[in-house]
Amino acid sequence: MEDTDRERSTPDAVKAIFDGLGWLGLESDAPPVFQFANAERHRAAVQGLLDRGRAYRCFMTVEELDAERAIARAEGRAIRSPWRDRDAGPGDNRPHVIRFKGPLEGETVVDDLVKGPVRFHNKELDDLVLLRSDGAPTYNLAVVVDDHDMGVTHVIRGDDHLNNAARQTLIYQALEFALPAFAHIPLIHGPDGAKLSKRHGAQAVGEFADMGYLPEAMRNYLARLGWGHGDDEIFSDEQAIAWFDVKDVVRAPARLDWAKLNHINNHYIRRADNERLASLTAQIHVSRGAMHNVHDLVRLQAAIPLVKEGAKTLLELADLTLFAIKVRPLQLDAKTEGLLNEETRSRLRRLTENLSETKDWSFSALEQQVKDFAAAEGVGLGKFGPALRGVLSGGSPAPDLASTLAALGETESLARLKDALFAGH
RNA sequence: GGUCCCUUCGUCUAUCGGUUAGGACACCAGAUUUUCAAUCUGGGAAGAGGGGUUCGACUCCCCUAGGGACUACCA
Repeated sequence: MEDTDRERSTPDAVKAIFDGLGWLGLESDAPPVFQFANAERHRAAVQGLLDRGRAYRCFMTVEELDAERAIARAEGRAIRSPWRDRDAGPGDNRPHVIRFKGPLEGETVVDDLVKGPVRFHNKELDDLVLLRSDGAPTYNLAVVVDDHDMGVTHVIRGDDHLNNAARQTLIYQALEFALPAFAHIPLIHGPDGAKLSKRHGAQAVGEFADMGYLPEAMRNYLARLGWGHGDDEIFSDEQAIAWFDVKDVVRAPARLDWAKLNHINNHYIRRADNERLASLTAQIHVSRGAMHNVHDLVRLQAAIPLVKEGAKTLLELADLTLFAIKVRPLQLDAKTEGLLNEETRSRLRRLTENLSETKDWSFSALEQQVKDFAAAEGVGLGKFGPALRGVLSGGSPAPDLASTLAALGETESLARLKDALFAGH
């Protein structure tokens, strides 16, 4: 894969790209800082072009260029420099750029692996700058020379480069380099159909991490965007690699759909290792100030398997596990306070006493015990369940009652109950 | 403006001339229900428009419309 931001990108931006790719699990062999592979090679290539009359020196000033551009655009044609056929003579050392001398007739065909053959009229292709007035090579020259020198056989990149492919093909031919295979894949658009900026794409990758998406979920979702393998929706990296063929890449740009991303992410959260989820979720709790000791994962880890089925992102997983990591005494929410009338209070006190004598604090035992208690009280679960949950969780969502008790553990559960039901009495 | 690309349910896609146009997400209804969810069952939903080619077109060709990219001494 080609990174085309090789010159303009700041070191920070480049680092962000690589951080993003690293998070995604898509490491690159390329060094994290781009430099022109070999400036001499670029200049030599241009000199060769100059010698063979396939490039020329252009002395147009910026003002002249702007004027010419305006005229060319008004006339609906590509820009042409008057220096194209005017030799300035070796003595002229005014600042100038080196432009490619493109053919005026015929057509250039880019045999794209995704789009098929794409034809361009040569007269529409302007004489692009090869070397700037300070001698620095431009992107279009640099990619051709670098890719050739590096033995690149396949150029797979975004659709936005399809036009460049024609210009680059011309340079390849003028340099007598073997043409690589081109494949231009569609861009990904935002949910509204507007484009998702390439420049900020890598930064966005980091944002997906912050939004609580798992890298393997992103990989699966992204792979499915603009490519399909029958009805397969969920697949492993290995399967994707085995199945992939550029020919199956869809031609049209796809829109990012958060709902589906969430669904895929939920799938991978369900399958993720609990310890890993606990550690990731703990980081979120800490960053929110809800947790101070990252290593105190016992209750968090107990809670995760109980709620992860309902979590679409790690952020949601944090919300769903908040009940487990709360620090006593819990602040009860208004709804719970409202539920705690005298009748309910005394009922929950009786339950607390029951639970205090329990020997078996396992889920199944607790489930039976809560059931038996309801029966003994002659009421349904609805009569005290919500209040019990509120007291145990402080109003945060929590799993079913027995699970919540089990996840909190005997000591914490009883302490929370006593805090709410016996304090001040 | 010019050049080029694209167009199947709301979204991602399957179909590679003959299908009741399939799946997934989302949505709607129902079931379940001690919170939030999850889960189960059922349902609605598409070939942009117009011309051709063909016995037959979502599939091939042309036009129109719409969307997008490019149009720098940026990449």
